[in-house]
Amino acid sequence: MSKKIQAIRGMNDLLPEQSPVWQYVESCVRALMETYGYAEIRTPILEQTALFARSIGEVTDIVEKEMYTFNDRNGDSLTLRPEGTASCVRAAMENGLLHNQTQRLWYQGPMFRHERPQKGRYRQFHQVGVEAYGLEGPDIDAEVILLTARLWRRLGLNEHVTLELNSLGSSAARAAYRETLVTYFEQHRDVLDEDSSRRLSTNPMRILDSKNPDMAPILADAPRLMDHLDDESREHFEQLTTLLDSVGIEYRINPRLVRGLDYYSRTVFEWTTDALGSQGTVCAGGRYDGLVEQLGGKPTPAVGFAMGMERLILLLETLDVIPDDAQPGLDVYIVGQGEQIHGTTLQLGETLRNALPGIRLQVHCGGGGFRSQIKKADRSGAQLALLLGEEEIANDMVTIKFLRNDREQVSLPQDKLTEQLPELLGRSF
RNA sequence: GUGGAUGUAGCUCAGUGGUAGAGCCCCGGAUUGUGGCUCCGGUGGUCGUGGGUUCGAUCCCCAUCAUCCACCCCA
Repeated sequence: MSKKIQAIRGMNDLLPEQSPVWQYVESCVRALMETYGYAEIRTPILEQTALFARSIGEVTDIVEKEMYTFNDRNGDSLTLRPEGTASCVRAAMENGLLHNQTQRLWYQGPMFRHERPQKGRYRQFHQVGVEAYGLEGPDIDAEVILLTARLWRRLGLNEHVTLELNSLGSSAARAAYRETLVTYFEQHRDVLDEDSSRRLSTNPMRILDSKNPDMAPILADAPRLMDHLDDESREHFEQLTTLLDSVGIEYRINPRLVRGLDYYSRTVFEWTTDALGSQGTVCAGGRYDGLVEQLGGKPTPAVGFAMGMERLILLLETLDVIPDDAQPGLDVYIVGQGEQIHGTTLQLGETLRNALPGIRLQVHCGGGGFRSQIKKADRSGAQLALLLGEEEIANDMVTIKFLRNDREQVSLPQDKLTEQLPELLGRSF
């Protein structure tokens, strides 16, 4: 048994090498949300356990065996959020955001599920989500789908993800269909595999999702959800597909698409890819018109989605579509050596940052010879090295060495530096 | 929770029943003030952990932990 202290299983450190990619995606997301006028909401990572039990569903895997739940010091049962929607609804209700008004919100942050880690699935993972409240028409469904589609375009993923669409109907229609389905499968109990038999009592609609080829014949003849929709849901769905057609969004209607969380109703959708192995769902969402009421609020229509950051970034890396400028890099690296150097390099660094606030500059620390300092300047990725040695200091000069081309190094007076640097670097500050 | 694979240097990996090696990285030197290319040298390992077999285990056996992949489930 190892005594080494290490990270919790399935909870990863995000290392310096990785953070630029995350920041790139995060900034794309933020800009996108602003484009559509969605406002960010931030909620606590911990909630009362009952919030998730009531919203996600008591008998779902998430609630039954995947939540990080523990007792607070006063005995309250608390849970690390396994998803964002429940917290969002709670916060919106609690702060009066749903009182007689509509809301378009987004959130971003870590979620926690105690699952076995694998590719694209971790115990602490990060989601970006959108929630729109108070709008019942299919136009808002179309809008959130358009929003995701625009993100794929901006990230360069649009050729690599496909939209799957379905409707679960109203909760009443869904419940009725569920009964029909259970009856059907009970008549064929002998051909159900182990997983499906278990689902019959937990989540019968999931049986339709079975990957077991032996199940294909019985699934093909199963009653179809689409044939059991209530009229309103059918109309809603037809309008949605018409809207998507009119704005040029391609989709595939997948009658077997079922969402895992109990609160979904009517529209459900998923963006999937085949480039990520078995965890191919990058983004998923739909309507949950009954959720607000279920959590004690007034009946409020709602639609939203969540996407997995790890999966998104994995996909970007797999497809090699991360732009080079996602890496920040350095403009200038200041090197200094000699008896008289003292604080000169640090001073010069501050002077330049004062004059050129956007400059990306690092001052060499830790001493060493010119040779090793310049080697570090090179490896820092900086465009220029500024050299301050005894000669330069004696004459108030500085030597500029070009690290990325063969241009001859030049020396100039230190007080000319701030006016020369923008030109030498080919950018303004 | 179930199944399979894998744990040797910071990283990628060789290797053998007689207590370990390469490449990359890092540091120093060739160049006492000049990076990239080259050459030379150096730092760095409880061979995941614990137990068993053995004269002797990094290697064989068992357990355990971790990682990866798949199932389940989900973003």
